[in-house]
Amino acid sequence: MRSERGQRDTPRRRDLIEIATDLISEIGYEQATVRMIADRMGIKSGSLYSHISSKEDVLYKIILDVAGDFLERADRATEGVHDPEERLRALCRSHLEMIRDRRPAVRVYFDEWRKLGDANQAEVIRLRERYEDGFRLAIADGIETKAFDADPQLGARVLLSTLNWAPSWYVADGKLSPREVADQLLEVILRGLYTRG
Amino acid sequence: MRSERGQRDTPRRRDLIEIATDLISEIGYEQATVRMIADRMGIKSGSLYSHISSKEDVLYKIILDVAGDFLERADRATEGVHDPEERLRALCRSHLEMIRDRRPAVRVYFDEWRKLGDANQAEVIRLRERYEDGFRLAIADGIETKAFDADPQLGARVLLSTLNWAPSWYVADGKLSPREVADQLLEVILRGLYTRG
DNA sequence: CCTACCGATCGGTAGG
DNA sequence: CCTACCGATCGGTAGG
Repeated sequence: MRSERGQRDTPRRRDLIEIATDLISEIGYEQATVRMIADRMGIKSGSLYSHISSKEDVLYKIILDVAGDFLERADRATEGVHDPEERLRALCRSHLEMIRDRRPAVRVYFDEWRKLGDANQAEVIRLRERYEDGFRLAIADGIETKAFDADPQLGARVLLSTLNWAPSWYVADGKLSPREVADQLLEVILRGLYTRG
Repeated sequence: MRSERGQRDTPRRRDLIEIATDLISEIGYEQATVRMIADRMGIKSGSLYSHISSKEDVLYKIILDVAGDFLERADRATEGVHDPEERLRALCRSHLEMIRDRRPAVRVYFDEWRKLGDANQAEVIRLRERYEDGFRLAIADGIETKAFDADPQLGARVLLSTLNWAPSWYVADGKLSPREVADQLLEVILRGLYTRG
């Protein structure tokens, strides 16, 4: 039993999280050992534990933070936007902006959330459900007030699948902005949701 | 250096692969130890190595087999089908049938292919590219001969993302057959690809 | 933040 | 297919 500072948010702890995020996104959670993280920080592995309480705590912190950021940005992007189609557009843009801005953390989130313990995993799932509900609600809304015609579950499934898979195909290389990609994507998907003719 | 039978296809080796597939799909590749696999076979861990040459060989065998099955089934399903829309329909059905018939192996394929060594990984990527090209070609074909209007890359991206994400949402619970789900999915996506009106 | 270490467990091998 | 091990490495701790 040592100092309990492992839980507080210090600059050095933030360094650690950032370094761990990059490393885990590169080689995976199990392959990323505490010794490698310590090496990149220029300290010994035992010294890590004055900043963290366990390896899983690092993973949890990374994932919780990025899942929360997805939600916050989505809330901010849709604030005051009431048209369902415009809400979807804002949500898609925000999602792609997250991938552009925080790619390594987003990869860790999508690739490694299953490795969390049951309790932590449940909390992460809760956050993801809340996030995805924003999309589902906008689509359901569009079916009521606009000319959307598809099964709302099906439409949400197509859109969310494409976005969840986006880290595999969206490279923010400067050629296409999140805005442009989101608009192109929605052009196809929304057209599919509208009643024909 | 012992017997080289580890590479041949014996009934006992098939047992091993099947048991490993289930275990890895349940808890992940690193968490699935050779001792657990041996336990489920009712033998000691050292004895595994008369059937296999390494743990990665097991993973490679699983993934190569399922990736090949995706391709074979796709070829069979589209044999003699020339209409692009019908080809897409056949490909989607075939894909969902794979998930229904071989869910654990499919999960291992999608979740764990990154853990293969570079050479094995390259071979798997080659197979996946060939598989996805079938979809891309059908969509490009549809743009030439039918009324598809979208960017072919974008259309393929939406369709393939939805299918690649399908292990997360498609539960073959008997309520909806692969055929029905594929048709519903394509109704939305194809409508999105057609020129409006 | 370091030294020095722990118990556990890993994939894999030798020799039968 | 088993016994009996191996060297390596893991996450984590005690005590300073």
